[in-house]
Amino acid sequence: MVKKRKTNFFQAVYQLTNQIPRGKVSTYGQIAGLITTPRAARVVGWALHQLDDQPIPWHRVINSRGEISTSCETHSQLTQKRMLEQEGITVRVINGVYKIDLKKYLWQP
DNA sequence: GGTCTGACTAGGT
DNA sequence: AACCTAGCCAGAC
Repeated sequence: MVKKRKTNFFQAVYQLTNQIPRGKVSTYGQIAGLITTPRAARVVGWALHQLDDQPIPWHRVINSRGEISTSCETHSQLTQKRMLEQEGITVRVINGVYKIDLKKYLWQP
């Protein structure tokens, strides 16, 4: 269940991200939409960026184009790609950009 | 309270 | 398909 909170938007993001099943991916806009409005996609991205070592499958969250937008050093795009493939998700590499077939792997709650 | 920022999006070029 | 621009939301200062 989705819990709307006027504050602690982050908590909702973490909670939803945890609900993404293995082998599926979601987008920032989708998660934002489940909490408040799809327009808050930026906040979702920001929330996930703030993650440290929390047990959250942040790697299953990508942008609407099905690409990995991570710019984190500790958890690089390569790391994210590996984790996705580990879950059975096919990641195509095009010009150094990791792309995922959203139509096939998008999580639909 | 006003201002800035961002792991975003949609639309146009 | 790739690149650029403007718009949006919530939190940090």
